[in-house]
Amino acid sequence: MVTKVAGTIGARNPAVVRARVLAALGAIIERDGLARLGVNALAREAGCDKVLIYRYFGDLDGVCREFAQSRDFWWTLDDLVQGLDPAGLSRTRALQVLMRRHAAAIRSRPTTLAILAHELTERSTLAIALEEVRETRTLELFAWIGERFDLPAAVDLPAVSLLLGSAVNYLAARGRDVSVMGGVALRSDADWERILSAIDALIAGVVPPQ
Amino acid sequence: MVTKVAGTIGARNPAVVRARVLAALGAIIERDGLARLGVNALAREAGCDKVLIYRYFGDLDGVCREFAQSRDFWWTLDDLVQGLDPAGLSRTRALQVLMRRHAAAIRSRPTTLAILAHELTERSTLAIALEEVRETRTLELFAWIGERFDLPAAVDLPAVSLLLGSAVNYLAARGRDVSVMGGVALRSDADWERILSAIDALIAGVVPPQ
DNA sequence: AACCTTTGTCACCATACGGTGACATGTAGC
DNA sequence: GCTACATGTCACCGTATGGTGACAAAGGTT
Repeated sequence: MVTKVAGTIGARNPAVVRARVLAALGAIIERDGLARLGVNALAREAGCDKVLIYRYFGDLDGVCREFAQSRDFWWTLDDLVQGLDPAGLSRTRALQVLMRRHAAAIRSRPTTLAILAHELTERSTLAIALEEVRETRTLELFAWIGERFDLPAAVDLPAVSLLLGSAVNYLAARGRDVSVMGGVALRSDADWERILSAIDALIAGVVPPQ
Repeated sequence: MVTKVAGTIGARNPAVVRARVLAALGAIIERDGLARLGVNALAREAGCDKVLIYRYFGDLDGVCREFAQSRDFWWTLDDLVQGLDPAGLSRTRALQVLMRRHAAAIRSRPTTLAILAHELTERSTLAIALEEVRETRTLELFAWIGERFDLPAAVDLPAVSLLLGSAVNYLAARGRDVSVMGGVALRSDADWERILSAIDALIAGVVPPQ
């Protein structure tokens, strides 16, 4: 009897520990990046013994898999097209709005930005999860656009989207720790307005209002 | 006398060892990426004792500094504008050609691609070196363009360049280990022609021939 | 009460890392 | 010849990592 020495954090409740581990994973990714993620660091952050991680999740990859399922790394189609009336918008304006919403959605997800940054270096579990959701959502969006607007055959929509989307992803990830690039600031929303305006112009140039 | 046991690689020639270390650094970066770079790995790759690295370069960072000076991570202005006749080209075509040359120059430099990928994660010595040369060369190029073409005031050239350049950098880095993205292939030069054509169209849309 | 399972803790292993001190070896100057 | 120095080799330290086995406490079941 007696003792009850150690300050058990989970108080014999595995669900609490699991939740803490998952939360800690997010915290580490956002603060230090995926490169500094490890079982030891994760256990430290979660305030639990690393043995529990192995017991509950198998290994670090198991934690990542579960983490990926518990979060939405990407916008949904509804996020992007919500309240958007195809009849009241020119196709040009519609594409511009979609691109702006994409940028806003990405920039507001620090975890996603960290994964985007890391996937250029290593093909981790989280990178693969992000890749999958991104591909499916992108296809959904393309389908949605294709059903509502007809685009000039001359414009290669996938290629243009890939280009502008890549630029947004790259600059959003880069803007986390660099404030200015090529004479263009990346930090504040006001800075981003300049970039988004340029995107507007590029879209307007390549797909004129019908 | 006698013995001459160990297979001394540098044969008492520090210059040889130094050169081998620098070459090994490039090899590791291109093959494994900056994340897997370390003193031990570097010594292994160079086939020398790691003590020599500390003696000759101070530390790993010293090797990187010297490596950065010994290589050109970026195009020079001359690389890009060589043989380009401002009088014979529309401003549209000129910008398109410059962008294509930029892409070709980046894609042909595996070390640069590895650093570009890594700088999203960590601000390493090599990333800083790359950043500096990139900024200065970009300014040079902007000046060159400004002296020879007049651009519509409506178009924000820095922002547009940043956007398209970022996309090219991102896709080039990404194309190293992923073959298709958003339905667009990234591997071969033929795949890239599709991307470059889209860039042509975007440029043509935003800055019409004078 | 006695038992069994779950939960949490601790000690330990092998490995790799960055970094340093001590020593053997060859070469140049005198 | 001898000394002095630059060069190369090896052994070692402290620390961190991923991973595992053994054990103490708490509950529930019978």
